[in-house]
Amino acid sequence: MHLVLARGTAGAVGLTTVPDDGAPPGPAESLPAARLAGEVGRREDGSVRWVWDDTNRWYPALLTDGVRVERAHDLRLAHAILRSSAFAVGTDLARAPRGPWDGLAPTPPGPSPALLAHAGARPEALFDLGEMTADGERPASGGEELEPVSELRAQLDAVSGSTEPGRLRLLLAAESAGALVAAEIHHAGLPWRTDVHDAILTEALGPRPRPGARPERLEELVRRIREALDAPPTLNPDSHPDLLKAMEYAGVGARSLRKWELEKLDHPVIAPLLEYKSLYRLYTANGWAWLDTWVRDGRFRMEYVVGGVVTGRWASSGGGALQLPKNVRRAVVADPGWRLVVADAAQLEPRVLAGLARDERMAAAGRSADGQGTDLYAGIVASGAVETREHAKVGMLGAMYGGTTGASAQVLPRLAKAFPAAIDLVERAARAGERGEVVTTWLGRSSPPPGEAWAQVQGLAFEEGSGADAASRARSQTRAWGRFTRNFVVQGTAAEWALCWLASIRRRLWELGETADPGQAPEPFARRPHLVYFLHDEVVVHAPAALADVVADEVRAAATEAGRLLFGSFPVQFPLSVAVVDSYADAKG
DNA sequence: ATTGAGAGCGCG
DNA sequence: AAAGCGCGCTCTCAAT
Repeated sequence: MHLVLARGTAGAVGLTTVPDDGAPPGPAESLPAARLAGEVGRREDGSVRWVWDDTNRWYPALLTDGVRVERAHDLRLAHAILRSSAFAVGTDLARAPRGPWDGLAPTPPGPSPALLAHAGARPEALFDLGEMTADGERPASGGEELEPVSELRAQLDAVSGSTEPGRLRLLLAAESAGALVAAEIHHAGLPWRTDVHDAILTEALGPRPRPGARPERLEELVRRIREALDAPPTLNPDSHPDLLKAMEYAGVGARSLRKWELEKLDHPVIAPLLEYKSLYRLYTANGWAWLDTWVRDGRFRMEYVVGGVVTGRWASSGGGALQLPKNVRRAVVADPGWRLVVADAAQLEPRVLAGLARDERMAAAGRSADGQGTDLYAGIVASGAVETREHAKVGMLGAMYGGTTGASAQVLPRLAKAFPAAIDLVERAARAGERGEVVTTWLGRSSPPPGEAWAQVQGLAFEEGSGADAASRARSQTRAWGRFTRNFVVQGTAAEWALCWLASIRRRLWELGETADPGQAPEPFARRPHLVYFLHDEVVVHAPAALADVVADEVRAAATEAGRLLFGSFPVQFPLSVAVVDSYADAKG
C-alpha cells in the first residue's frame, strides 16, 4: 500500500492512500504539519510505502522527530528514471510533454522543514520547488502544482506498461531506498574527531596560521622553491603561469605542473615543489577551514546527491564527501563503546559486467566454492588468459573505460578470446554510442542522448568543403561518446548493485534491534547500528561494539542478496573485504 | 564584485 | 605508468 504525502493549504499536510492493485485512491486526509511525524510513526508498519515529491523535503523532519520509515517512493527520482528509460519509451509518462516533474532540482538536506514549520518561519518556503534545470528552464515554481497522487498513478502505470516491469520496479525501490539512506547518513553524520584532524594538520603543516598567512611548513618550502629556481621573493608558487615561467628560466624543462610529469625530471626544485603541492592540497581542501565549515559536534554531515551522476551514482555537494583523502581518514573514529564496520566490494565493476553479459567464464574466474568469492583478477590469471594480475586488472579496466594504448590495449585481444561475452557487451555499448544511440543499464537507467552540440559537430564533418580537422574532430568526439556509453552500462549497473546493497544493509541493520545503552548518535539510531558513509562500492557502519561482528556478517549477506536481486541465479559472486576498526584509516583501503 | 575557464588533484 | 570512465573542490586569471 502507498501512502502519499502532499502539501496542503496553510501548512497542512494531505495524506492519501493508494492501493497497490490499481484501485482508486482513498479520500485525502488533512492534518497539521506538526502532527505529521506522530502520524507517520503510528502508521508505519514496515509494509507501507511512503510516497513524496522529494525525500529531502520530508524525511529529515521525520528523522529529527525520531521517526524512521522502512520503504519510500521518491517521485522526483522515479520520474527522472522513467522519463528516459528505454524500457518505458511507449508509456504515457514518457510521451507526455515536459511538466512540473521534469528537471526538478534536488532539495538539499538542509535545516529541517518540520522544525521551521513548528517555529512558524515561512512555512511555505518548506515546499518551494528547486530552481534550476540543466537547460536553464524554470520548472513549475508557483504556477503548476505538483500533484503527487496523479503522478504516482502515472509512474505505476509506466512501470507496469514497460517492457521490464520487474527490473524497473526494483530500480525505483532501490533508488528511493538510497534516498532514505542518504538522508539518514546526513542525519547521523560521520563520526569525526576534530582533535585528531587538527593533530594531523599540525604535524604536516605546523600550527594553524593566522588568517591570510601560510602555515610554517608551506612557507619554508616556498623559500626552498624560490632558492632552487633562483627566483625573487615575489614568485607566487600558487600561480601556475608564474611558476612555469620561473621554471623555464631556471631550465627545469617542465611542460606542465602535473605531479607525474614533474616526477620524471631531475632538478633541485622538484622535491620541495612536489612536497609543497601535496601539503598545499591538504591545507586548502581539507585543512582547518574545512574543519570549521563541515564538522559540528563531532560529526561530518555529508550532503549526498542521490542520482546526481548520469550513471546513477551518487554525487555530493559541499564538503567533498566523496573525496575524503586517505590521509585524513584517521580522524574518522567510532564513538566510545562503538566500532566502525568498513566494507568494500572487491572488483565490483568487472563482476557486474560478468552478470550483465551473462559471461559464465568470467563469473567462474571470480568464484570460490565457499560462496565467498575469490580475487577476480587472480582468477583471470588462473584461467590462463593473461600472465599477471596486473595485466588482468589493466586489461579489464581498459575494456570498461575504452583504453586504446599501452598494456591495457595489448592484453585486450586475449581477454576478448577468453571472455567473449563480457568484452562483446562493452564493445556493443561503445558502438551504439558512436552511432549516437542510447544505452541502458541492467535495471533500466538509460544514458542521455548525445545532444545538440554533438549532432552539430557530426553534421559539420560531412558538409561540402569541410576540412580534415572538422572530420577528425567529429571522429574524436564520436569515439569519446562511445567510451562514455561503454562505461555507462557498467558503471550504471554497478551503481544499481550498490543501491540494492545499501537498501539491504539498511533493512538488516534495523532488524538487528536495539542495544541497552544509548550511544551519542541521534535518535532513531542511538541504540542501533547505522550507516554513516557510502562511496560507490564501499560502506561504513557505525555499530555498538557488541554488534560489530554480526553487522559484518549482515553486510556480507546484503552483498549476496544484492547479487541475487540483480542477476537472480546467475552464479556471479560479490565478495567484500570487511574490517571492524576504531578508525577508518585502519581499514585496509 | 561576480562569473567562467583551465589546471590540477582528491576519490571510486 | 600516468592513456581510457564518472565526479567535486580550490586555486588563479581573464572577462564581464
